[in-house]
Amino acid sequence: MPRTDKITSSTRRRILTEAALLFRRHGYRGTSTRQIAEAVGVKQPSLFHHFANKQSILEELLAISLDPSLAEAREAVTAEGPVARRLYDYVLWDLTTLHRLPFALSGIYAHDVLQEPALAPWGAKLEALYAALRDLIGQGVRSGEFRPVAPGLGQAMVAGVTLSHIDYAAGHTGGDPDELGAAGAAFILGGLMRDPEALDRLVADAGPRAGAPPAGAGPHRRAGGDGPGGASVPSGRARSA
Amino acid sequence: MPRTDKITSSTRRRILTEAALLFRRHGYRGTSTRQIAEAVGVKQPSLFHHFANKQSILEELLAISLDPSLAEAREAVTAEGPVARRLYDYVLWDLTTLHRLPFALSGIYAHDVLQEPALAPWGAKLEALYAALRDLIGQGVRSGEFRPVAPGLGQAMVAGVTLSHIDYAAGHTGGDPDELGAAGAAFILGGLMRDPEALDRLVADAGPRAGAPPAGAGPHRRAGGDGPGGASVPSGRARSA
DNA sequence: GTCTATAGACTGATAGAC
DNA sequence: GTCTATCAGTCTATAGAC
Repeated sequence: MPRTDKITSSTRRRILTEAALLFRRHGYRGTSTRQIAEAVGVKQPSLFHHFANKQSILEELLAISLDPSLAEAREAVTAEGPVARRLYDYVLWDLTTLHRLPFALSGIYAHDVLQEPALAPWGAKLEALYAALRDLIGQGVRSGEFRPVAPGLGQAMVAGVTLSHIDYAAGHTGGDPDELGAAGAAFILGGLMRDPEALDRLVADAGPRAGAPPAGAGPHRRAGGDGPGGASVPSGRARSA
Repeated sequence: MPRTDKITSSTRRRILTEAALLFRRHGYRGTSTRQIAEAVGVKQPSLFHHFANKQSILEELLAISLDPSLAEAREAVTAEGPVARRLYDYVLWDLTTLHRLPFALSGIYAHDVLQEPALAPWGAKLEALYAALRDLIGQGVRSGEFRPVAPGLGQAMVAGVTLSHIDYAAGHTGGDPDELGAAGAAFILGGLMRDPEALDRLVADAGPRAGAPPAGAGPHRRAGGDGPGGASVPSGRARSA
């Protein structure tokens, strides 16, 4: 079954793009269907030929971004290896992927929107993603890799950083997804991990950065030598397991 | 001129409390004045005896939380000492203070709400707070205390963690403000700092603020990156654009 | 200080011509 | 697939009695 119908209509695609931008700027509830229609260049009732209702626009944007993240997070919970490694890989993958999406998503993850009863299934999916993060953080605290922190608080902070990234991306086009993702992953793991040198090793193994031959498990931090600008990571990696 | 009128009426206070809770749950725009009135136990038009309009309720909540934070952040920018110390102290103070406030504030810092033209002055204040954070982060990157990161991205992540805290607090009453604040400050500085041992020292010295360091505490390098030179760490790897 | 009643504007969505 | 016209519901805020 071809699942390409979603993108057949160019108008449909434009609705998604413009709606995402408006949701970011004015919020989901603060954006009227008339505003969306005007941005697309049609009259308001024409929207309802492409989407059943306003909520369907939001739901399609949610499906694009949330479903893959949830699957990846769940995989990280049960995968093998140190939890710091698994969480780092997940966050790096998640942020890099989000930074590559062609939609401004920061308006659709507002806490209040996903709590609307009509969006309960999506709220449940986000809650499942958060539960996976709490699980990972709890693992790390128990194993001693992470500093002690309430898993719920750690999860909230990780989610906060993720949301800050999708908002930052929408306001700063042209950034390198790999670089942004690496910065976010380093921030989060640095915030959680007890041993910072172990973080350096995580980063070093994540992908060869230009001009910085890894000094192995060196005694001191590898004075990171990413050259000006260009440091790009081949996007092949990222998936654990 | 007594300025105590703000709290004289118990009803006025209850409006603030209930409105904050509803703003968190349904968002500012998703909360109707009828809902607020019902939560308070009066009819909708009675609200307008205590507040000129719905927006005034939001503005009073903003004033309570945003004004002090902005003042403190600006002070941190120009204060003396290592920037890691100043940022740590600011974040610790900010989070602890926010956790002590008797209002659920996470609904009023949604990006879209503060972008409303009618709230432009408050949007400008928040932007000024963010500018101070960018300044601090830039200082830390240049001095070598922080890992290289685009100041705008670092600021976004710090703000994201802060927002996650006020949301966490609203959902988990009874937590110790000092403990939560310390966890958040450690997370943020751990995410930013290059040398984790220096973070341990920050946390250990957290109590006395600016000027009364315990005498025998730090035999290690104490005056590291302070001063205009920023001579502490090799200053290579400037970040591109 | 709270109430009833209501104004005035905007909302999402539908009907039906082309 | 887009349009015009329009409905029915909801919103904030005001007027004025008590």
